Amino acid sequence: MAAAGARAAGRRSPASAKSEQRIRDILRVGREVFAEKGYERATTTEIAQRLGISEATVFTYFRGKRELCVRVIGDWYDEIIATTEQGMPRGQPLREQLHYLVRTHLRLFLIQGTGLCALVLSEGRSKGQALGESFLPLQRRYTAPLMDLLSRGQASGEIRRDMPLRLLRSLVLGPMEHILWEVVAAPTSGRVVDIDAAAEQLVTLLWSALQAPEAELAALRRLRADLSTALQRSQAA
Amino acid sequence: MAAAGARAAGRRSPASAKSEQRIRDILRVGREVFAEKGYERATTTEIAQRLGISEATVFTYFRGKRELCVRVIGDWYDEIIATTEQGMPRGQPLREQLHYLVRTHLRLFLIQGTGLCALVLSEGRSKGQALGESFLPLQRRYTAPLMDLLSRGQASGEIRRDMPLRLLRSLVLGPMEHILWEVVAAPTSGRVVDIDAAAEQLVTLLWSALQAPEAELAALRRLRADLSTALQRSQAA
Amino acid sequence: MAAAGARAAGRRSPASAKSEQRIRDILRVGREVFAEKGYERATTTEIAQRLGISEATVFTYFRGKRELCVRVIGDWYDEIIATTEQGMPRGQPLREQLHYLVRTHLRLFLIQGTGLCALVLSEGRSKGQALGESFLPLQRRYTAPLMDLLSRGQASGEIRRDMPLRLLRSLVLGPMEHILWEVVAAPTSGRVVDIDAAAEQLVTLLWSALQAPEAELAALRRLRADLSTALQRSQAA
Amino acid sequence: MAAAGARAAGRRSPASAKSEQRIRDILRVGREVFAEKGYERATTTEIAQRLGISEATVFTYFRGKRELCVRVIGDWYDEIIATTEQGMPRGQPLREQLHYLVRTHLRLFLIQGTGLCALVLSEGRSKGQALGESFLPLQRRYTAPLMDLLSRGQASGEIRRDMPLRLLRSLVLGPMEHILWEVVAAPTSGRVVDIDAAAEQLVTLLWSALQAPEAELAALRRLRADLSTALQRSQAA
DNA sequence: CATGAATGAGACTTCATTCAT
DNA sequence: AATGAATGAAGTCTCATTCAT
Repeated sequence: MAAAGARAAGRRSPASAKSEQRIRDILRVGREVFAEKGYERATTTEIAQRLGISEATVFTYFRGKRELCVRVIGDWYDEIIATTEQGMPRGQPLREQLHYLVRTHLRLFLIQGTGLCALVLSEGRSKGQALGESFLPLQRRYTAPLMDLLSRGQASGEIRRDMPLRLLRSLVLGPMEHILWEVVAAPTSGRVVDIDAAAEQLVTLLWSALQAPEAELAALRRLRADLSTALQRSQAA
Repeated sequence: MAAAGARAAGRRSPASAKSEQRIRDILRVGREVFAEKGYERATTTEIAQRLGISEATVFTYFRGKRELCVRVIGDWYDEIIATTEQGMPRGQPLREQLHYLVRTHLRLFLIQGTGLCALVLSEGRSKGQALGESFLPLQRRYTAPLMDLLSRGQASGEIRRDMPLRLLRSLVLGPMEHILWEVVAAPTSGRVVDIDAAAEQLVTLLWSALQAPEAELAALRRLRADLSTALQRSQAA
Repeated sequence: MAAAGARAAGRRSPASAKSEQRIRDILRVGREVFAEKGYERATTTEIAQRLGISEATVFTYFRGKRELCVRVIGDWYDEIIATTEQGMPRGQPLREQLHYLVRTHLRLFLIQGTGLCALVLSEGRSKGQALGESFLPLQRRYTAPLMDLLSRGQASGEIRRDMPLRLLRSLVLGPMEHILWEVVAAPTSGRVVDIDAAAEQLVTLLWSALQAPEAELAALRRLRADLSTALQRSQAA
Repeated sequence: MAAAGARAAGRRSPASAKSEQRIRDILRVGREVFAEKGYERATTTEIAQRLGISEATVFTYFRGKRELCVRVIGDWYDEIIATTEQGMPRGQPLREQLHYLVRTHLRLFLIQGTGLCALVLSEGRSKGQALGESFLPLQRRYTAPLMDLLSRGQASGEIRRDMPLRLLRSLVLGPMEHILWEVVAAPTSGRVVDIDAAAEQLVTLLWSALQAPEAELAALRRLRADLSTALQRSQAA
């Protein structure tokens, strides 16, 4: 979304109403096609055909297939980031914030982003050549709310400090992506997944892992240990 | 490896030693190329060139690019499955078995599978046409040890029963894949990840989440209560 | 410039001041672009962009790319012809007039015409279709001063009569073009050519070739003979 | 010619008889088309069509249009250089050697090279992008015999030493190219040029310009000058 | 008049695949 | 069995040019 018009291609950029509509159309259909087919199997021909326009028109608004795809992914990131940041329940307890993040992401991805998620994951690596590393900043902004949440949790003692942030992030994002893959890849997805329930359950699991080993638990363990020692001493006597 | 030969292309029959060697060569190099480039960007030309053979020869042994790729992925699955099942420390505690699985997978993927992992993940979908759904059985066999472990844990009460197995599986596999993507995608992130340390930490986190949540805590509380009662009785006497 | 307006595109009639300015702008920038890129690699898009106008506007004033290019070349010829004819030192000795022609052409070409020179030379042929043979008359007018000079020289006996005019013309124009190519093609050949010096030297060479071969020599020999006779007579006295 | 097969493109280069024939065919037709149309207007499609083969076949043997064109030009240079060097009448007087060079070049160019000459001249400049500077070495070898001749002439005193070699080279090559252009460009070249006669005449002209100002002529000029001085003194007295 | 918008035509190039030898 | 050779099909991209507003 964001700087959509500004990054537009080619000749001029008065960004008239018509031209903006075209750009939006192409981005919309481009998103569909890229999501369905992946970068390589998507063709500019198909994008044009679905819109009922000439292929040349696509190239009037975007310098090339790659740029179009970059825009598609960029816009998608922008949307997710904006939506996420906007609804974040900052006042509420940390666990609730985590719940919000997990639920929101699962929903956003499943609504339309599922193919795009794949797109980013498979083409984002690249190094090969396609789709340069232009997404690193976006990726960072995208994970920022989660990273921030984890940091604050560590600072307040609610989240364990004995693990690197990166690992905690993988612990949260990994299962989410995995769940999404299952949903997408499942050819006989007879049963439609209940996203909200899954989010609920996942957060419960994650929170167990993230929490600082609790004070009470620690105290009780010490008690048991002491007791055990005392018993042994007593028996030895 | 394992069942590699068994599923061999059923074209010619004699399966001479020479033939088999050729097939193995093509599969080996095919794996390299597919792993490096992904399905679409890999070319039969390159595979032939790296082997110093004619492109046509590749087609003598494999019906086409797709079939070759399917075989490459299949063999890779076979290898991983075999290796994993073979080393599984069945006698040891559940946590140790989980540790083994996590460590083994991270290692196997990082050694050579990182590109193949991407290959499977990104091409595995594609209801379009490429790389059909022939991998579902493999995928099932591949996650079988983990699923089995989780089942046993639930049966023994060591692992919480209030979560569906699928979710627990995602909880374990998701972070592993996420960590691998980070490693692969990282623009030569100076610091090389210490796989074994990461496995260790990840298992610690996972185990917190997997354990039956209140079991230990409840046991300890009962202990404290009993103790308290005993004390009071003793003092009353 | 000169007859530029006269041959203007005969589309609209009023030829308002504004119109004429537009036409001149497009011709000016068109000349730049064609000179820099050659006919094929020049694009109407670039011409429009450099002027900050719409591509369509170019087509409002010129029937197409080809016509524009023809006009550009035509105007350039007009300029050169006008400039050349205007400064011609008609009163002075023939050799001086030749010097003027050589010097003037080298200068004109190098100032801006170098690319145009190439343009004419390479596109001038192309019986194919681009840039028709409309330039023959111009070409003739362009070489007219030189041809005239050579004719007069032959008439007066200063220039040898035993060679066809065409050949003499090639003898003069050829080296000039060759020198220009060297300058243009030179991969930024450190040393900038001193045009005036080159003209000087070239004329010296050319004049040796153009002069009636034995004229001077014969004259001098007769002088020596006369002198010798006179001396002998004087001594005899 | 020369290293034809070696520089070939793409996959392998066993240089079988068939493959070599194909390469030669493509080069032959490519030369035709490039010569007729110039680099930009020539199309790989047309080259393939004239040969009755698929366009893809062209790309089997040459990496691309550019490479093909480079090879075409390179081979042409090779031919000219070889032919020229081979027939050079080294034992004979300098003037005869010059005559040979002029005659040979005019002939070679007119036989088939005329379009290629244009090709080299127009695309050789480039800097723009097409057809890199790969021809500088060839260009040097191509003018080497002439440069050598001029050097030897200067050393022996037969050719004037008061002019830079570059200029002398332009004096020789320039008219030749100009004559060729005339022949090629002339749309109504009713009269076919008599190459041998033209060469004869051109050499006569050039030789007058190149020769060192002759000893006798110099002496006579000094005499005339002395005389003139003496006369003036005598009259002043 | 000026232009924004659209496009038809065609260029170069890639690649999996076939087939005769 | 191996391969040299050839190619159909498709893809991305460029550009001069048209036309309604």
